[in-house]
Amino acid sequence: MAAYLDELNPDQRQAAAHADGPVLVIAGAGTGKTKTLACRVAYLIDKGTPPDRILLLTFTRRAAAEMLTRAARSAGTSATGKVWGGTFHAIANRLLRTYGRAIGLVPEFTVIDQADAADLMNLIRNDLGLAKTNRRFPRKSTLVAIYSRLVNARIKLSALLEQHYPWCHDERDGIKQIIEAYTQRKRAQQVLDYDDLLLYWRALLAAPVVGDQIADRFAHILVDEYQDTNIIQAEILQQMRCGNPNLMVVGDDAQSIYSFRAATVRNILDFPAQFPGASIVKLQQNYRSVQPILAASNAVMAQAVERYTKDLFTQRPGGQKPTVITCFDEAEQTTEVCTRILEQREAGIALRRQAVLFRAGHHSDMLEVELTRRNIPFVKYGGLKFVEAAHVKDMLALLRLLENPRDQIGWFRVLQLLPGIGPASAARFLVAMGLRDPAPGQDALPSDGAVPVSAPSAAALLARAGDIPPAARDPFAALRQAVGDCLGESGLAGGGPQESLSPASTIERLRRFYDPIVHRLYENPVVRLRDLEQLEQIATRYKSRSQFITDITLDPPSSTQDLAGPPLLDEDWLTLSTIHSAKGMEWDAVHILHAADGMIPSDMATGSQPEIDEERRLLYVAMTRAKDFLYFYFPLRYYHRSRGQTDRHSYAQLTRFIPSPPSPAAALFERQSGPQVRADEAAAAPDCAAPTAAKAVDDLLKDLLA
DNA sequence: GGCATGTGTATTTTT
DNA sequence: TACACATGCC
Repeated sequence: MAAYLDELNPDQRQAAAHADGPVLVIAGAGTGKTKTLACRVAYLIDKGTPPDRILLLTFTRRAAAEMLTRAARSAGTSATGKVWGGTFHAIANRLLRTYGRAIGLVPEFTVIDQADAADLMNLIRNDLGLAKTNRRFPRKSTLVAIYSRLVNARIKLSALLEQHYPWCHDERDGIKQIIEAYTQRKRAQQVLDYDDLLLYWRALLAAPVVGDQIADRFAHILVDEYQDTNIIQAEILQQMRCGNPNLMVVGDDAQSIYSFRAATVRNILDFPAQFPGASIVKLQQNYRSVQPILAASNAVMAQAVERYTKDLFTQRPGGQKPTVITCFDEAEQTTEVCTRILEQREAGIALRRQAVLFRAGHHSDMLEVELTRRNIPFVKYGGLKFVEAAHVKDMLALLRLLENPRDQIGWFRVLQLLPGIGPASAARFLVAMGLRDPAPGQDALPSDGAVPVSAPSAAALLARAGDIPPAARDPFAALRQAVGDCLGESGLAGGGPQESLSPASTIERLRRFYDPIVHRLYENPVVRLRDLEQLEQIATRYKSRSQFITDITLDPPSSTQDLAGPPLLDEDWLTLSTIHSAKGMEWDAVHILHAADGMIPSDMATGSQPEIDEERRLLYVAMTRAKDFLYFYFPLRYYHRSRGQTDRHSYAQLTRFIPSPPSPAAALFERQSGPQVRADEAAAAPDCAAPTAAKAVDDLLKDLLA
């Protein structure tokens, strides 16, 4: 037997060395799932499966990279580099670039993110005149959310609105119209949103010849985090394995935390029914956490209304109970967490082996300020992202246009950067460039599914844009020049195309064009320009412009660290992360902020029992990241933001998921208070007051009854 | 039609 | 707080 299989426990080995056929691996938190999957890949290659016939679908690119690195180490080969690894979306992109023509996609299609999708929705809403008439019409981001859930959950619009967006139900017709136009326009523009990547992959599989070709391409399919996949993804897997039974899915129903993305735990529960003949392997030995942490985590899950059976056990002896620290307010929470982090570092746990986790991106705002003040280095995952900043979006829109000149969302954004050009002029230009019919809402390119013929380049299109407002003339010329330079078309028309610039040089060239615009339009231009230098830095790793744009859209830099590049080896830094982004990670010490009702569970998610259960699983995920030490911080007071410096505040309750004293499970948690809370308690009415009062009442009664 | 200014508001999680 | 939307001036 191969040496790496010896390092696995019997269950893990059974999974890694499974023969053919479908397998469901139920892998509880910390049960060595990554290791098992990595060994599985190594095993398959050892047994003669060509690496490029293995498909490894993961939740993030980081997860795929880690597994393949580990597989390479186990198998002692670098051939794992040829394994197709990545997210569903990234793999869809890769397949569609190659085979997309079969279903009407040109290979230069561009991928838009949620914000771009929202902008397109907005354009359509205006074109259809739906923005004006109704005051309560859903916002653009809501429209995107509705559309996304509609296709990912495969649920009828009416039912969807009733269930999740009851206040939008009256606008059903308008929403329907917008979604139809949205679909049509994307197709005419050869633009795909995130959901389209999945929809088109599915469509590709249903296409006559190509479908079988793709399904036959892979001998083994492995899927990680299966509890967080949705119906479309399950359908894709069904079709991917026609004639090929070798599918392994790995997941944990107790860690399902993406229902807002239409993920459904049914996928994992129904797997045996959907894939007849499936074997089931359960990994239940936890190698991560000490017993008290595991016991507390299990207790949190035990209260779930709907729960699934699993018995996690650990052989890690000793360890201390998780500690709940009651704080006076958020400020005290901040100092308390800093204190404990530094204490732990003194005790030998480097910052790198500690993490601070929270429900929402902004929950760490105050902490970030304090860490900066104290010179404690950190990186933050999740929350607001680099690519959501206006200036980065501007630059990416420019890049997309070079790639796909039909992209109207890009044009609409870029044209309005020029002085004197607003929405109306931009729309006029689109007509002049032949991208859009004069009648509002109609795109000029075919939308019937036929593969469009090649479109003129962005530079050629700019040459067609009729009359230009005087104020915009020079900037417009500058844009033309910049675009021409990037495409290698700046020579006079008719001259053969020269080399187009590399991704990094392209950004460098566009930055020169963009520099005055940033100064004119935005605050702190210097900071923003520095961001674009960072973007250029990232681009140096790429040879292909298309690859760069797609990567940055599908896998945006999610932390400050990603932007700064690999840190120096001897550097030590703390991790801050949303709980969602902490999936699959582990640290020696974990600090959970805002363990208060209203934060976890979020006030936005207490409407129904399933929502509350998901919040509970979220807390469970956070807790099970910890190996040795786990701390909850619970601020008693939350101040309301209002004008003036009022100190109006309300009192919070400890999160309902942590058991309180009447329950025996409360004993699984240690309780402490911050200094201000202790001072308060000491200053409060002394304990003798109650007996004294009682005595007075008793005396009175005694007197009356006498 | 563009743009600056003012007012109101809603506020999670991510590919 | 930051963003979306309304208003009023050039």
